[in-house]
Order: sequence, then C-alpha cells, then structure tokens
Amino acid sequence: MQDAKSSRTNFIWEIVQQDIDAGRCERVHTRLPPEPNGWLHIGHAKNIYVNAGTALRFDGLLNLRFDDTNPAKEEQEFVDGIQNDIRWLGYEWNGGLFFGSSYFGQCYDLAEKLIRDGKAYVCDLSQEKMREMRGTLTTPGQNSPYRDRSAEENLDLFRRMRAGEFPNGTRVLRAKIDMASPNINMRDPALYRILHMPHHQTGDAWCIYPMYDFAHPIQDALEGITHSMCSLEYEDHRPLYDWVIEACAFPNHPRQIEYARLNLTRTIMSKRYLRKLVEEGHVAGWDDPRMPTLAGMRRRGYRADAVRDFVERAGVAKADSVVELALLEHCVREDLGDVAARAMAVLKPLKVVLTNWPEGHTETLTLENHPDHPEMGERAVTFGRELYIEQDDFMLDPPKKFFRLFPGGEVRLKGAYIIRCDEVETDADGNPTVLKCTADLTSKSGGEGAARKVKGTLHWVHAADSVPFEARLYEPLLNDEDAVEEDTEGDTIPEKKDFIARLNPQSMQVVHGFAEPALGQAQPGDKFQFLRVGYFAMDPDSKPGRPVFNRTVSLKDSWAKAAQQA
RNA sequence: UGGGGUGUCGCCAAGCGGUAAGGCACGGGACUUUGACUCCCGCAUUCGUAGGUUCGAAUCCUGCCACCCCAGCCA
Repeated sequence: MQDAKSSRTNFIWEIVQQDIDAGRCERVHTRLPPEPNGWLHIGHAKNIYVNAGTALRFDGLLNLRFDDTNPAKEEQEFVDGIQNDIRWLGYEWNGGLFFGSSYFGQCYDLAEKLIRDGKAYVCDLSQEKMREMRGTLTTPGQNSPYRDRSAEENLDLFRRMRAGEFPNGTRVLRAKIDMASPNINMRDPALYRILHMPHHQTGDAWCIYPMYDFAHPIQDALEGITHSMCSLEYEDHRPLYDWVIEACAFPNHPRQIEYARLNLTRTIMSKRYLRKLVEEGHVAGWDDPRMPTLAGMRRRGYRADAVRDFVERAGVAKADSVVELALLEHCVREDLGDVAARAMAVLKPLKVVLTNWPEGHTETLTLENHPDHPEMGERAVTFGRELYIEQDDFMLDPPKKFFRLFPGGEVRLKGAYIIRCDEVETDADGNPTVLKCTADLTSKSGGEGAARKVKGTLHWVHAADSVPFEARLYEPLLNDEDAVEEDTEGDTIPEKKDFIARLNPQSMQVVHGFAEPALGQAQPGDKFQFLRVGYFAMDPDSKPGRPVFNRTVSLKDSWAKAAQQA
C-alpha cells in the first residue's frame, strides 16, 4: 500500500481537509462504484487512486460498491474480475463490499416517500413524447399532463408498476422539480423505469429499477459516504444529487466532487471501443497484452507499483487532458529497472565462430543478476567457440558512430571477451550468415587484460547451451496522431470515430531467438531486462522448454534515434 | 443563442495579491563491460486574450476568445 505517505496533494484532498478542519466530517469515507459491465482499464486505475487514495490519505474507509442498477448491461462475471484487479493494484475495500442492488428495497421505500410528499409522480408519456416535452438546451420544457396526479393515484400506479402490471416503457416515475430549469437534468428526471428482466443479483424480485441519479445519492447516504468522487460529466448532475439527498431527508449529506478522467495518447480508453476491438478480433481478448486493461498490462508484465506511480504522477485536476504514453513507459522502466533481473537473449540470431577458440572447449562465466543489487545473486553462462549475437549488432558497412561490430572492428561480449571480426560469410543476397572472429584471450572479463576499452558491448548467447524461445514485441495499439488521415474538408478525423483506421498493424511482432539457460527456468510473471533489447516478462501462456516472453517496454535507444535522424 | 466546466512550457501539473514548483519529453555534457541506468547543465521576463484595480496580479474585477460536458426510461 502506498500513497498515504506521499506529500503530494491535489484539489480534492484540499477540499476534504477543509471539511475535516471545519468539522463537517469526522471520518472520511469514500466509495468505489464500478459498473460490472466490463474490465477495468488504466482509466479506472485513476478512479481507484482517487477514491481509495483519499481514504488512505485520511485514515478513512473505502467501500467497494458495484453499481448494478441496470440489469440490461451488467454481468456477474465482471464482479469477480474487478475485485481481482483492484486487489492486484494494491488496494483493499476496508469499508466493505456492497451492491447497489441490495438497496433496491430502500430506494423503493424512498420513492414512495417522495410520492407521498408530492415530489415524484408517475408519468405515462412515451419516451418520444417525453423527449419532445423536455424542451431543448435553449428552450424550456413543458409540464407533463400527468404531473399533477394525486399522491394516492401515484402511489397506486407506482405499486402496480412494481407488481408488474405494465409492460416496459409504458410508465416511469419522475421527480417533480422544474421543467423550465436551465439545467436539463433538473427537468423532471426519471427516477424509476420498468424493466422486465432478471438481475444478476436480485433475480426476478424486481421489474422496476432505479436510475443512477436516484440510486447513487441514496447509496452514498445510506453507507455514510462523506466524499463521493466522480468524473466531470456528472457536474451537471450534482444539483440533482443534492436534491435527492434533501428530498429523502437524509441526516448526512455526502459531498460529490468531480475531476477529469484519464486519457492516454495512442490508447483507446472507452469501454465501448475496447469491446469492439475484442469482438472484431483485433486483439485476442480483454487481457491481450496490448489492451489498456489492468489485466492486459498485468499480462504484459507491468507491475502494479508502476501503474500506481503513473496515475499519481499524471495528477488529479479538472482540466481535460491527455497524458503522453511516454510517462507511463517511463514509470514502467523505472520500476522494472530496479527489480528486473538482467539476462541475455538474442532475438534475431547471427552466428559467430571464434576461430582461435578450441573446438569442443567451453568456459563457464559468472554474471551478476543485477548491477545494483548483489543480493539478487549471480548466474552461470556458458561461453564457447560458436555463439549468437543480434543481427542488428553487426553491419557490413557501418556508418560513423556505430559502436557495434563490423568487419575489422572490435567489441566486448558482455561478461566475456573482446572479439574482432575477421571474415564474413554471406548468403546469395549478400546478407551475413556467419562471422568469423578471433577472441582476445587476455581480455576476459574480470581478468588482467579486462581493462582494455572498446567502444561497444554486445549481448550474446552460446549456440549449443541456450534455449529457443519466442518473444512478442508490442507497440502501441494506435498509430501516432500524425498518422491521422484527413477527410475531404481537411479536418482531421476524430480519433474515436475512426480509431480502427488508426490501428497499428505492427502492434505485435513475434520473433524466435535464443536465450541463456536461466531463462528456460523462469516462472510466469518473472521480469527480465534483456541487455539493450528491453524489459521482458515471462508470459503466463509460456510452455516449459520453449518459454514465451512479452516485451513490456523497450529500452531507450539513442543509437536508433541518431540513425533515424541521419 | 441556455446551463455547467476548463484554459500556466511539446504533455501533465503546482501556484490561492508579493514578483512562475516539480515530473515526463527534449537538447548538451560526464560516466559506462547494457549507446540502458546514474549524474550534472539547459529548457515559460511569462500564465487564452483585451482592459481595469493595486506600490505590486497567473492570482481580484470587467469584456472577449477557445475547448469540453448536458436534451438516455445508460452510468
């Protein structure tokens, strides 16, 4: 658990602090209200950070409450997955686990109270008619002809609604507020609708279900929530939230605070579109490592610490914003750099033969698992006459500032010897197939001649004593903003509408290489930094003998950048 | 044209009348048996804009501009 100790603050915490200082609340109590209709993504991580973090910060309580007031959209399977993801992120609902649906009884009773108080009425208008009479943004609405029914008639009708006498859509319970309000949410909003449909929690106990605007404030008040954080689009609903609290005459009045939701460049963040990616088969599933879901990131090898750090660094404020993916990747690199074991693996192998090394002779070298953490131990690696290096680490005709291997050039093999390339065998197309090299036998790492400097150091693997493996290299799902096409009017196509056109065809690349034996024994989830290649995590799908690694994020590569600019 | 919000460095984001924090990105240098990491150094005379108040404003006032949200019996 973290955050509580952080000195960082935000506008929400200042409001909460003021409430405490003013004696408006004794014990901070927040709630996390996910709707169980999908998987949690990085955007939810911010909701969790805000709500759980606030409770932590003020030694308060956090309730986890599934906001399941609409049986048409919600499913039981998500309830478990969401809890799992929250725990993975490192948070616990110390205030308890709740379901919005368990308040259906209380919501119903309060609805009857509102009816008796003349604050709610049953309206027979069709959805279309109601829309017409609601008015527009600039013109006031008109009162429903059913607005002035007596409390008795309303009560009777409402009870019959509950009894199942009316089909879907025929009637609705409305709050009697003000059809001329400049805030459309206050123009007699619907409180209850008829929905003959079983609910994943309550079965067919109900055929009428409360709307979010009615249920949410009631749930908050009933649970003793002091601060109810939600996203900006609910600002217009706050007057209604407050109205419900007042109309129901709750003694406590939770305070709703709105903040901007998280957006990430090159990342799709709406549940609807994520669903489309899955359904149309653009990705393998909700937990595909390319998905911005917590499950996807977890599978990709991101640690919860990195995700939490990212959300905290991105900040909490009210301005609409889009955080650069680079910040997330920085957080992941920083986190993994400290905990990932160093290891060598060659993604695209190029054979090296040391002509001055005796055939059949091998040496066992010892390499540290982490340069800064000796407690992480060492490992043995075999060195011999035939090795593999990375194809990208050799160039027949190198440009200036190329620190790697080329004909006549020298490099150090990490933890081993300095070698010089004498001869290059090529295939019919002129591509190098084998490099004949000589090793400087006096240059062994740790030995007397080891001090000699060469410009480059390469990772390598012993040809015989290595394990074949598969690596999946991931790139962002969406192309750069620059790649957005223009329509005939010259306007850029909105990301949301045509994100399919922006999908990056290179978002996953599979390569087959060779890894040092230690990686063959890795356990699913183990994190490694492959020298100069990136941070990898053992994929859960991995099979013994032929491990599969996901590249979580690549290392910064100033050479690639320089080469690109040249 | 109604209502609710927001506009501070490429991207986030502090700032709450006393003379622009920090992070990411970027540029330069040192170090380096990972061109990584680390380490220095640089990076807004200016806070959407135009006025006003003040000894003094990003912070107060007024006008204007831009962007986001709202007309579900979704949440």
